[in-house]
Amino acid sequence: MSTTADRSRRLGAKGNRTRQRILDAAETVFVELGYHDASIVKITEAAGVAQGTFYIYFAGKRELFEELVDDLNRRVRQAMTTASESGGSRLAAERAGFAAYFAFVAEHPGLYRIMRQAEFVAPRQLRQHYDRIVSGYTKRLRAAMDSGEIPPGEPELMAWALMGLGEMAGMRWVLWHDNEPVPDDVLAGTASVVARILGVQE
Amino acid sequence: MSTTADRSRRLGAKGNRTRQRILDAAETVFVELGYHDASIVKITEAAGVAQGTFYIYFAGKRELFEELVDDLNRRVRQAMTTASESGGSRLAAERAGFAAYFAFVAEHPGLYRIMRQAEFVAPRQLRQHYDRIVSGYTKRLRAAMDSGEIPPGEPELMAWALMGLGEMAGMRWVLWHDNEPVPDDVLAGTASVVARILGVQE
Amino acid sequence: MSTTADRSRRLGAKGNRTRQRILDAAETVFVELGYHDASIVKITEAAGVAQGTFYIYFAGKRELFEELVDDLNRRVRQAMTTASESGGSRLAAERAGFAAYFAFVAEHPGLYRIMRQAEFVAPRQLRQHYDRIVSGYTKRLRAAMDSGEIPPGEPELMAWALMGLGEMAGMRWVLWHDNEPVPDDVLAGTASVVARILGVQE
Amino acid sequence: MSTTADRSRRLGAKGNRTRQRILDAAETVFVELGYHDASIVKITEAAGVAQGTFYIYFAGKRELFEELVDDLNRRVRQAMTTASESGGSRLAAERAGFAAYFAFVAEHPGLYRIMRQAEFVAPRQLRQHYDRIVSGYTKRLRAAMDSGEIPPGEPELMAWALMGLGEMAGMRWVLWHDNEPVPDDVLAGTASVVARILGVQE
DNA sequence: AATGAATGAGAGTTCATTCAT
DNA sequence: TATGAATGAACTCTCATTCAT
Repeated sequence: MSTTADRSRRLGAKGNRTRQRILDAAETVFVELGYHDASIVKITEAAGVAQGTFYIYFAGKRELFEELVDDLNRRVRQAMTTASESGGSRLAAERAGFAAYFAFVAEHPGLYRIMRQAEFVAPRQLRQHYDRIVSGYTKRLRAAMDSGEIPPGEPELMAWALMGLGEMAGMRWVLWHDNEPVPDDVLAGTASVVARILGVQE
Repeated sequence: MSTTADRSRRLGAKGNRTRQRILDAAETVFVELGYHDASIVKITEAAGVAQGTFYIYFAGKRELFEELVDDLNRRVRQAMTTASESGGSRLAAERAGFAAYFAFVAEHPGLYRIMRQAEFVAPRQLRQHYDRIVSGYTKRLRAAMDSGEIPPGEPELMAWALMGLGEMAGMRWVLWHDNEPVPDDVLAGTASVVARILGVQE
Repeated sequence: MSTTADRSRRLGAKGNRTRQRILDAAETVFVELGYHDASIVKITEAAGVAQGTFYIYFAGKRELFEELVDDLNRRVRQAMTTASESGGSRLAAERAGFAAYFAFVAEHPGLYRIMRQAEFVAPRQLRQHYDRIVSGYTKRLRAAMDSGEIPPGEPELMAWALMGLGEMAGMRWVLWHDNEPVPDDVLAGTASVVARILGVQE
Repeated sequence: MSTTADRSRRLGAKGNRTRQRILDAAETVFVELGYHDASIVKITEAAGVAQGTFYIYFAGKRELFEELVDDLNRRVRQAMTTASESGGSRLAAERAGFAAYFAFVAEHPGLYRIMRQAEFVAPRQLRQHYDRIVSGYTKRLRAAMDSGEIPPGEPELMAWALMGLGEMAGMRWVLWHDNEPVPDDVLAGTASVVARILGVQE
């Protein structure tokens, strides 16, 4: 009963490659079929390795899933931070962050599907996912209030409102539309609502 | 391969009672364990009937789940409509609706858990759930714009923003807090963000 | 645990009608689905009665099936006897019997299907079915030999050969051809083989 | 949902041995109990493997059965061909074939029982079974007619008559007699009827 | 004479995981 | 490092049958 971390120590180059192959295959299969219908057989088949090989690199199905959730969280936050750090006003930055978020969702539509599964399968990781994104939002909003760039308000609730808007709009216009990018007018509408939540004029 | 509807026709009083017992037990078990870990055995045990009895009333596990999702949707919309029809300004009404929504979530915290499961298990019902709530919002927002009660805006995006705020705040303050009612200051904060989304002063 | 016979005593007119309705429905369902896929639910549904009603008239599924096999045997033998008693030479009579047999099979194609099922479900009845038909054949063949109408031979084996020819031709040209009547040239060919088995010139 | 063929590719020596063990056990159990009463539990118990092991090698119960039917067909045809190719007249060859057929049935009495089940379970395979044997007969009969060895006739119907005789005699004297070999006088009688069907003097 | 409700054993099948090689 | 083979518990669902009304 060793952990996934144990098993990943001291991997040679070949081992690392195999590990990554499994990880990639798993993302594909989880996204397509959901956590429960994604069997180890299917994942290892997709990765082109034997079933036994899986357990050399991962402690189990759940642990693999948890790692995947954490990965996604890291990637989405990086995309958003990069975009919103490009300078400009708080509003411009937040809008850029939103656009990056939508772009990320459009490119990795599985994000939602995977996150929704996490409710029961990896609740700790799910909570962390939201917590991290929201606390990033909150920190930036609070700073903008302090600097007078946006009017005072409830930064945490505003942050959750932004999070919720992203989730819903992503679901509505990306997931429900065969993963096409969000149309421009919706993007504009979203920007307008973001402005209202921030309490600034467009 | 008869449908659930087929099986529910011509039920006597006793049959209807049994059906309801199963339905209630199923809600409890689904909420606690999630769709996949909720087995028919556990559900029928909780209902106090034999396994075979289940299939007298339902076509299968999935169908039962779908019915449950539809049920929840009906109940939550009724709670919201009742609350927001109590008169007053659009903002007051919408706030009342939100309060009702939170109250409902606090009383039936399983709502979220069940809905999140639906992404893979009953996607049609899930979509309908959001669609119906959002189209209610949208209609009311549009009417309020027409009457000049709230400034013009993108009613549909505003509706999704409200939906997202409800989802996130419900998750954050109800689900993550052992289903306690939402604290007053959060309720106030929410109301403030709702006002901003509607574009009105508090 | 009373027998089917017990249950059929002292039936009123209404009861007899219900019994017959079930019997007819059962034949249809057995023929279509085979013994095992024909459930009591389907049979009673087809008969338009409740499940419980079935057990007023029959001791069980197997017993019902056995009765059906016996029924079929009675009917097919009656059809053959009637046809072959119409006078003429032994060959003419036997040919008439064959024609009657084919006609019966074409009209009741389920005969085969049901009989094949009987191998495991009602072996005694199946054996009786063949025994009775063959012993009829044998008796008539022996009489024809004694009277010098056909040359001497092994009556019992000839009888089984006739039986086998009927079975195979029925399967090949009736069952495998959507229950169309046997085409004339096949009928002629059969008659020719029958003549050979009997040892007479055509 | 992979096929049996899929699962049998790339089997090592050990795997092939296990597969054969299951196949053998299945034949025994099917023959004894019939298709429906032969459960996977009983088959795997008889084979001495776990239930899950079954599905490593076979796509399902039906597929296993179909393979068994095809196997039997192959074996019986090989036995017949070998025997009837030993030279001599057409009649002598056909008699040898019959003897081989009876011997095979006596040695593998399950043949019948399994074939009869196939009517509903694997109709395609059943039809192929008969078709192949009969078309072998037909071809040989036609050749014998062309060479003048046997008088002209309807080769296909004669073939079905031979098939039917084999089936019935096999059932009557092998199956109904605890699988004893066919007694000599019956064998002689059969040979006599075969001669008649072929249209030759004994 | 008839019914609707209930039963529970047993069916076929899947799957995460282990292990000898 | 990788594999193929094996496991067995758990799953959803079916069905002949019984029984109170």
